Amino acid sequence: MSSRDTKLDDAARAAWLAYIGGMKQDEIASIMGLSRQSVQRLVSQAVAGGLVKTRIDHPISQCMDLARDLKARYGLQICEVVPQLASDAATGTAVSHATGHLIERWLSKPDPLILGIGTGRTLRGAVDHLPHLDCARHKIISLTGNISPDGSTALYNVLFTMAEKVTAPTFPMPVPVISASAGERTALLGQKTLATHHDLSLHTDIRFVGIGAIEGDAPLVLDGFITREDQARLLGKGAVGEIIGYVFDAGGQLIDDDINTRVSSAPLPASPVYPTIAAAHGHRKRPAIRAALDGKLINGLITDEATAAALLG
Amino acid sequence: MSSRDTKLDDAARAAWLAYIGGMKQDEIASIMGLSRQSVQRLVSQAVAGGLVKTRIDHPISQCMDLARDLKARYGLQICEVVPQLASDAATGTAVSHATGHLIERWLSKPDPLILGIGTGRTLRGAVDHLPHLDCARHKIISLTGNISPDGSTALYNVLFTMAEKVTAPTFPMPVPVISASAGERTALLGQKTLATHHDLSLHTDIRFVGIGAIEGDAPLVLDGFITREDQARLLGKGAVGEIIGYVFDAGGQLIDDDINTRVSSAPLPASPVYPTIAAAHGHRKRPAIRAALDGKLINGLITDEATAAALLG
DNA sequence: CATCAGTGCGGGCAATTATTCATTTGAGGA
DNA sequence: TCCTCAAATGAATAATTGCCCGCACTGATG
Repeated sequence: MSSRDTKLDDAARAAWLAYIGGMKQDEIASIMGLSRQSVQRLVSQAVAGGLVKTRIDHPISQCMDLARDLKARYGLQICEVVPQLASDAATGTAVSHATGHLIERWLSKPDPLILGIGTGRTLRGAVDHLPHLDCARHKIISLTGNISPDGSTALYNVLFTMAEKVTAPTFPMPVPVISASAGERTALLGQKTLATHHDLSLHTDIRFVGIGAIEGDAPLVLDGFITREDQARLLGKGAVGEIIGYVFDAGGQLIDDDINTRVSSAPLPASPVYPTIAAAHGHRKRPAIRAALDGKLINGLITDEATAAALLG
Repeated sequence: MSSRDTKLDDAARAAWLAYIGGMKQDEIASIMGLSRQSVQRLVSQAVAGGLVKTRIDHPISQCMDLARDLKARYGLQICEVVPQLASDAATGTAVSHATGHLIERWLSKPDPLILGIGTGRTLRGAVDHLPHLDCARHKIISLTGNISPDGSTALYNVLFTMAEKVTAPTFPMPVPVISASAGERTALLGQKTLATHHDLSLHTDIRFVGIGAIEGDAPLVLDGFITREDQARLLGKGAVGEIIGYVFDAGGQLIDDDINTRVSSAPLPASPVYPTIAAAHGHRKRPAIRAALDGKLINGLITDEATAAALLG
């Protein structure tokens, strides 16, 4: 029986008394005939030696494991994983809920912020969960245009919904989500009334965006921003996803296509310094999310358990 | 999603961050957007709700579980269970080791003690593990006679071995372990020189004893204290074990037999107030140990894992 | 509309645990 | 035998956690 063994035995014994027995180090010391300090050392050695295994017996636990791993794998600043619920819809609600919470937390900060907000059903749901807040110190800007091709207000532009909840100066982009041509886009964005918006968009402190798939019933198609022909062409060029209208391939690189020159959204830099948080879930969006992560278009993610697991797998 | 659910979720989340993430409550508070106190409450709720499971990944852990259960089951003051080792002999050594440690701990106490010591191979091994100690303040008395039937010193009387290690007044019983008759026993114990011993034996602060089986190669037979005929008779009366020579049945009651009136040992009361600690292990001794526990002849036990498990099973 | 029990919150303090540091101890080597 | 060095020890101190208490808010009730 080597001395190291007896040492480990004692460490395990002390740890048992401390964690399982729920005793104070003083008590353990008197039982084991040691000083309190020695007991402290033993317990800490047991912990350091990996003898003490703790786990949290709750579904959340696995989510947090996934979040931690995603953070490490993709160098994320922020990551939240919500538990898988019965239905896909319920899970989506949970993602929205979590996103709402996170937005609320940022809006609750005392220092003035410029918050950029994208589009999408998930974000819209998130904003629905917001309470009414007085945030006059912050500025909230839309990262996308808010005009549909038919001239109506874009359905899933979230800024207006947000303005109903949050008392803060808001800055929409009164231009088409996707202009008819690159030239028109340039002209529209040159409007004087958009100068402030442009300045603010370059200095966002935090951005919340959605991620859209390109294949199938892509939001861009459903909402009439691009045609099925556009979609087919983009898919042919390897497009897998889009964020605030910018279409990217599986590597997270923007596709070289007409669409990306006509999008009126704020610039979408890779590896932004400020948090750019995507809220997205669902089987169909996985390639898009993975691409956005790989291309470092986002550095924060709120998603569901299954998606998180898939992204790590 | 009920409020209790979100509460538990948050509790689990906080507990995860605290235990798995290894974060301080302050950090968790800032991450979750709560006060430190709230985090403390959440963590404590998670613990109270049984969400936090801790285990010690070391063989000792199971031993301590068994010791705890034995204590509860038999109302023991002291219980120690040592891990099962490769061989039975090694396990015996471990039991002796543990017993030695415990004796040492008692001898290290500053207040004067009267320590009673029994016999047996296990105890002998325990004393072998003792370091040299200066214990002039204590008194150590033998609980059994030290004379073999052939007039020699009884082999496994532990007192003399102990005296070599420990500087303390020792009080042997210079009488046969088992006298020829009840009358002889009375006469011998009436010797004036034994008066001090007798007084001390009534006021022991702590006793260490062995437990012997009666069937098979019982120590009493091996050492020549009783004959095979005695053994057969005792077995016929339901004897299962002995402590310092007193023979008892499966219920821990002393057998009504000649032998128990001829034993010169100190009295062996049931339910003693002072700790009476038995060191015993091995498959063959189990019925004896169980009986001693049931009859409350002992209130402390040092044994091995397998024996402990069997006693609980 | 006032009242009131119930609940949760955060401040402040007490208890507990972790860390640092000077000193001692003990093993091994000259 | 003495010396050296590393490990271990316990006192002092810092950091962290746990707990009590008053206060504010909420929702039910008269």
